[in-house]
Amino acid sequence: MTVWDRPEPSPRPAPLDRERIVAAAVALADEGGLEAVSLRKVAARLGAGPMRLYGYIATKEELFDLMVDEVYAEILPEGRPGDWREALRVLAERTRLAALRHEWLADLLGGRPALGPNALAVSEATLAALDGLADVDTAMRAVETVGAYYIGAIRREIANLRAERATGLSESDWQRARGPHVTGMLATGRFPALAKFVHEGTEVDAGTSFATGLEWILDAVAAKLARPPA
Amino acid sequence: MTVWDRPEPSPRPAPLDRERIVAAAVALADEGGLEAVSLRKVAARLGAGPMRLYGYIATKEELFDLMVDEVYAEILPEGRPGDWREALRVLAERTRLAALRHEWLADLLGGRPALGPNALAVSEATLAALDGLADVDTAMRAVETVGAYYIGAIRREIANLRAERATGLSESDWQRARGPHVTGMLATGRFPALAKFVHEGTEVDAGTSFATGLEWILDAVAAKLARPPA
DNA sequence: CTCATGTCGATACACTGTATTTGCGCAATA
DNA sequence: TATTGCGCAAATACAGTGTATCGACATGAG
Repeated sequence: MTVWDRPEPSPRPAPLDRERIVAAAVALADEGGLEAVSLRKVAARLGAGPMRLYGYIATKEELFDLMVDEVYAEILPEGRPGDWREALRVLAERTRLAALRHEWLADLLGGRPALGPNALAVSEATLAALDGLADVDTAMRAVETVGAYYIGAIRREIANLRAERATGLSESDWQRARGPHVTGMLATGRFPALAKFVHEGTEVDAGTSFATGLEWILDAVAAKLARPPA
Repeated sequence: MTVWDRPEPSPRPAPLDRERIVAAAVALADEGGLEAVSLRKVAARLGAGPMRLYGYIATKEELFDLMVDEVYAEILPEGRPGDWREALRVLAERTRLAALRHEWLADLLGGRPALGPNALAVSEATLAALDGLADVDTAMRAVETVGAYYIGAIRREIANLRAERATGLSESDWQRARGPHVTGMLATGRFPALAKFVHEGTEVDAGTSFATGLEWILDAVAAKLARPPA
């Protein structure tokens, strides 16, 4: 070996901290989904060996937790909300938009308790908007109910989106989007009610359907907040 | 080799069909969670080589879909429901109970469209209970809203359950269950509203909290069904 | 009896998360 | 200055994964 083909004077191990690791993992997941995130690839993107990461994270699960909390930073609203209803609505909508930017979030949402600093900040802001409006238990139930709704709704929306993408970008028409298998099932006549809904139902875009269900639930919450439980 | 140490006269490859494969996979998942399901282990439990499975399923994802549909068979209610409200409530509760029996279901619920025969039968039964009560779009929104709720709620319940199990079976008290990390965060005073809710909130068991939120949502649905949209 | 066929099992490959061992540069000491 | 120890980065190792490919064998047809 001569001086010419000698490797770079020194790979000079880049400093590397949790933030950079998480950022690399998020980038990888944004590009190729959660399954594209491997410790080797994350490390490679930072010019390091895989084992290097274990100085900053204990396990891959922990990395996922950190990724989720990173996104919670995007979810946290910047200004004070007008009232509790707007606070809950904005929380739901911002979470949805974050999931559309980072589809892998749908795979993780609700999968384990979100206890990172940003997630806690989001909880804090949300609960603050409900403070004093009702007893704590009712308020807690309100937050949890709305949260359950938008997590489920977001998961389904992303799942449908992927399914449509997989079955050749066909329009959101159920029948041909879901492939001939379901069409055949419906044609058997064993699912008359389902068939009726599929045929007579109007196509609505995911965003308004999300918002509509959300308003229903906010109405329900409003009713309970107005009239505290016995 | 003599006649003595010859292997069993013939391993006689067991017939093997989708049902047996799915049953083995479900058993494995019930025992050790989804991550304990590997094609090798499923095949081993059936006395076959891993590659044998590919004659019946195309991919591991498909096996997961079949597992989910298998559980939908348990979810399908046996009798006709009294009314739409009972139908939706029973659907939600039965799904929850199924997830408590098969915790791995929480990891899969909402992750991809459920289109197996049993899932379709459940949809059929549910939609049939709503038939004629409102225009199809409102009814569809009702089913989807309730579905989003219970999927999200079930996911969170199972996630909390696992977290409690992991942090040494401590009681459901937030503070010590969540470990000292969160306790420390709350002590910083940066999350006053959150701290207040944690301290003043009453402990309610998961089942009633699920049911309460569900009733709220059913109330909301009732209001919309009574008064079809403009 | 020979040959074709189709199915089952073994092998192979690329990859995963993580434990363990190795090597090297720097700091402090003699 | 020479040496020793130490801490950290890297390499290697391991047990496992999903799945493609290939080889053998058993069975049915001519």
